[in-house]
Amino acid sequence: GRDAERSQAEILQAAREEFASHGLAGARVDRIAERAGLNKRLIYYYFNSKDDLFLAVLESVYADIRAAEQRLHLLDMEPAQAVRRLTEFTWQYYLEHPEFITLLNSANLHQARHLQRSSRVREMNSPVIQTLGDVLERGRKTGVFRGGVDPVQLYISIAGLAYFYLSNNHTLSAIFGRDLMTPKAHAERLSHMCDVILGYVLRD
Amino acid sequence: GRDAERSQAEILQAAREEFASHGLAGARVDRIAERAGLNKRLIYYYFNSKDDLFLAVLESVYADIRAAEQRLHLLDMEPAQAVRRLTEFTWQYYLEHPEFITLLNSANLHQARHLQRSSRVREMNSPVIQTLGDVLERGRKTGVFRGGVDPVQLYISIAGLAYFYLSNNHTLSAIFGRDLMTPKAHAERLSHMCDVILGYVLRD
DNA sequence: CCTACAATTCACCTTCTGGTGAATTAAACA
DNA sequence: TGTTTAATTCACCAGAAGGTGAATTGTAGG
Repeated sequence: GRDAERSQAEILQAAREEFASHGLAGARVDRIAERAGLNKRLIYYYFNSKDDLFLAVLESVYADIRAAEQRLHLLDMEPAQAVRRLTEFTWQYYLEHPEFITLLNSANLHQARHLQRSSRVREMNSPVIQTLGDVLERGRKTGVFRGGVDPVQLYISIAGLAYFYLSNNHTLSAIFGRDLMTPKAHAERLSHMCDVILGYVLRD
Repeated sequence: GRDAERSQAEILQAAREEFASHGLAGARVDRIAERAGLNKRLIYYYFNSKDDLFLAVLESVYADIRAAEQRLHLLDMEPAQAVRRLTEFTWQYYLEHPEFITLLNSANLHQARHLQRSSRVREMNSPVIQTLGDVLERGRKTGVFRGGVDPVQLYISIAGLAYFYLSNNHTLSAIFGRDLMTPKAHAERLSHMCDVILGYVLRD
């Protein structure tokens, strides 16, 4: 039967896949319609333009990761455990959601002009930073963490260690002649990341 | 006057800029010709196709960074100094060559299929890894570095800490409501990176 | 100076692509 | 059951975009 909400959700999902695998410019509206099993005209009916659709995809992707971050309950853990958990989570989330990476790359190629137009995303203003700040402060007070750690820097570092490895795995694998996507390689990477990050925050 | 080599170099340079700012799919061959101040037909005369031109750009960009890495002479330095130098260099190189970042993103969006076709790039098989391995080994022997550090992991981490910050600076700035591209922010980032990386290799 | 060939220009084609006006169909409601 | 309105389909367009055949022009060497 007919269902406006379902159709919109299906378009959004198809667009997410298409934009993720081809980028904004490489994505084809016809292909999105085909993937969604819906008429192309509906895309314009519901989302107005290719650019607006891209923005809608970015918003939904951000909403997803922010929701997942909330479910971590870092405030209920011991500081060191919380930082480790965030590192593991970030790694695993990027691993399980490769579309997140390519979509973010596309957004940045276009200098995030889509996001700037979006009040929704700016409001999602990462509560994870606030949380991480609390964790760091708690750790410092109990003496297990060093002081003076900027939660934004740390967050970017955790993300960067995972992101670069996964985003550039194709070129890296080609250049180092070493498959970075085996389960063993993944385990080694995560272990290395935890060493680096925890080594940093724990030091006094 | 007429000059085949100059024309090719100019096409390559124009293509580098165009691909860097719009990605592979977003780049326009007509625009590359215009930027180069040459007739479009020459692009096909010298480079055969848009895809082949993209590959040529990637090869030249890789050649550039590898050459710059060679000029570091890490083997002539004390281990800790060498790791710090590599970190600073990586940061500064990415900062001064933003096109390197977007081009690499494009290459990876296309799963590096261009690079796989290129024996030239595979042969450039990063001697920096070999060098970094030597540095780590030397540091371990003199007791300043911890053991068991994988040079590939470390290289990826150094690159990742710089790359993610710069590649995603637009989205990050939008979301954190904080300008990451001021000179002060840059200095803080580099300082943080050195803390993280040296803290890791120097430990116990 | 002329010739041969490389460098460059010109005009053009085909296909693709984002986008749209208008017709049509299903469902909710009176 | 008829009517209204939202959901969906259909046919189509204008411009863009990668690519090419053939003509032309500059220049190096004989």
